[in-house]
Amino acid sequence: MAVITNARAQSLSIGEVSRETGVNIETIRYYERVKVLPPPSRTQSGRRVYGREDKRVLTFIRRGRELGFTLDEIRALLYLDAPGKVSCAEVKEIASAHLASVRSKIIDLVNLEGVLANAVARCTGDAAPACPVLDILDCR
Amino acid sequence: MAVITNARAQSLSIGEVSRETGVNIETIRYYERVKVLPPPSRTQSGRRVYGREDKRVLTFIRRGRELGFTLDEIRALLYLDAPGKVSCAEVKEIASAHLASVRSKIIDLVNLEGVLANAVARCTGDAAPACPVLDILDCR
DNA sequence: GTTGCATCCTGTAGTAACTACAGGAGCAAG
DNA sequence: CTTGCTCCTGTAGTTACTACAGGATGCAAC
Repeated sequence: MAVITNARAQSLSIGEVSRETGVNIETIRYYERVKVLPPPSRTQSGRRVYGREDKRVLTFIRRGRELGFTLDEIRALLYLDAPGKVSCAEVKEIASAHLASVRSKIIDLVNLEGVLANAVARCTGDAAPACPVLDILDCR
Repeated sequence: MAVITNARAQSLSIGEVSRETGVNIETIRYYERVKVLPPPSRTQSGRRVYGREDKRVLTFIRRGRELGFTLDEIRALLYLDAPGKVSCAEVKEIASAHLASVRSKIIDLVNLEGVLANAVARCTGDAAPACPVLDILDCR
């Protein structure tokens, strides 16, 4: 019965899904182990078989990681999305918190960049008695 | 002979040097284990005793970490500084490489911030059928 | 039908830079 | 002499992977 549907629901080996999603094979197995990716079905000999939905989830995870979400956050996002469509407000909360932490990281890095750029600019590259780069690190 | 000098070279317990440098006790022992901080002298009962120079090095490490240098980079900086004052050019090289990586991290984060801020702004917080936050993560 | 290679499996250990115990000993004050 | 603080070593946990080791399977060519 479900034969035609099954035929359309492409089945991929771990190597194939890895190539198609850009997620490393070892990483896919790791995601399964830490329960961010549900365990796929298996062939009789025990090889993993992935379908369309697995690929979608894996791509979701990859995008999330690229955007700097932790696996915990991604898990939360996935499970919010899954059972009964919990609430968009919760999604917004996770994303807002993440946005705030990104912004504070940017501020830190920009400060840091100023300090470093200044020291490097003042550095002659000669063996001067006082190196400006070492100076900013040194206790004062 | 060196009695007067020793008297001036204050000796601190690990707890004291921790308080004065702001580096956690466990972290100090860790730095010793991974050879970024030289092993200090000990009391007869085996407790670590730190001097003025140790404190200076520890502060250097802390500043370096705050500025995002890795322990490997800091070790290099310390050893460049130490044996025969190698060359300021090498210091400049390490710092410049680090500056470049800081700049590229800033660019990544600013991009990310734009994407996230946009999604969060478009999110109503209601249980909408299509959540803009989940959409940017989802495969398209 | 077997040889050979690619791919897959599990399980463990390594990475960076710590942090957090467990279990024991030293030390100073009351 | 007991209480409580600090210290000691050594090991294991954290995050998000990556890298094996050692073995099984699948498939194609000869």
